[in-house]
Amino acid sequence: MLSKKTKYGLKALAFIARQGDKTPVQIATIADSENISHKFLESILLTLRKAGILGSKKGKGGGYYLLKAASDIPMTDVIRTLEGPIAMLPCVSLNFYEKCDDCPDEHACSVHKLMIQVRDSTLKILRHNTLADLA
Amino acid sequence: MLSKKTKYGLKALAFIARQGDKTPVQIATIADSENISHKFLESILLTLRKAGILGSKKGKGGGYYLLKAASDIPMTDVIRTLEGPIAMLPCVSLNFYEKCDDCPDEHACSVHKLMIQVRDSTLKILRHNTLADLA
DNA sequence: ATTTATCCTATCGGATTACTAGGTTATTAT
DNA sequence: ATAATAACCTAGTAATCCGATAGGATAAAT
Repeated sequence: MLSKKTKYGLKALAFIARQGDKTPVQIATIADSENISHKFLESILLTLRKAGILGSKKGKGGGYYLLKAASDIPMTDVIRTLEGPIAMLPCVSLNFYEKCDDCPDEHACSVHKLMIQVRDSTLKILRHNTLADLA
Repeated sequence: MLSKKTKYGLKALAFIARQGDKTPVQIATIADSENISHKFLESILLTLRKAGILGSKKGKGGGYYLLKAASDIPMTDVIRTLEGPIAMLPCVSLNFYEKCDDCPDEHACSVHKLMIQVRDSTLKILRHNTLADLA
């Protein structure tokens, strides 16, 4: 299950991408349109900015804007930034790998094999879909 | 991410399925072989029994056994029992559907559409794979 | 009657989640 | 300059969930 943080982040990015031009969109505008708590959204957009997905501008007329074309931002990037691993188990995660305490031999683990299948099919979709598809 | 409960449950079921015959397997045997806390595993197997996946027998020579052929137990059943929804968002879950507070129109939501794709590809794999494949 | 092994309820510390508070800094308009 | 605007940043917090444990009750075999 995705956290609300991730879900809100995706909706906010889609909102920004839908504006098309590079004029900054304010937190308040997105929060109002998408029914997201202003303060919570603030922290989410900050995370996306620090991850290099969004740029920002302070002061009047400020806000957030995309740093790249929407079609160059795959869903994998966004979800990994906000949610962390895409895989169902740490031991099959490409970007957040962790060994299982209980597994002596990973390759002998049948659950491992199944979760690799799930991971690959999910990755296929999330890599193929970009922010442009979302917007 | 799957909880340890689900992961342990899957490993335990695979262990039981691997025995082949219908002789009950004890918690202690599984816990030792798979490096799972005895008490924690106990509560997991209880859940699987109450869900109609496992049967049990008390007293000496007792333990847990499969109620159906391993090839008749799809991964979807097990994961839904232990983990709950398979979908990444409640609003795209088939068995645990919940409406989003923030979404006025579900069909207009772009995140929704993406998550349906992910759900379907995951379901395809988890429906096709049975406990027999895991074991 | 004793041993074995599941059944069941309750609890618990720690981590995570979804927010909220409140002040700081940078930019623009007057 | 000064005031207004809007992002920046750190901290905290209530509620929930997770992983695990405790300890007795029940049922079956010896």
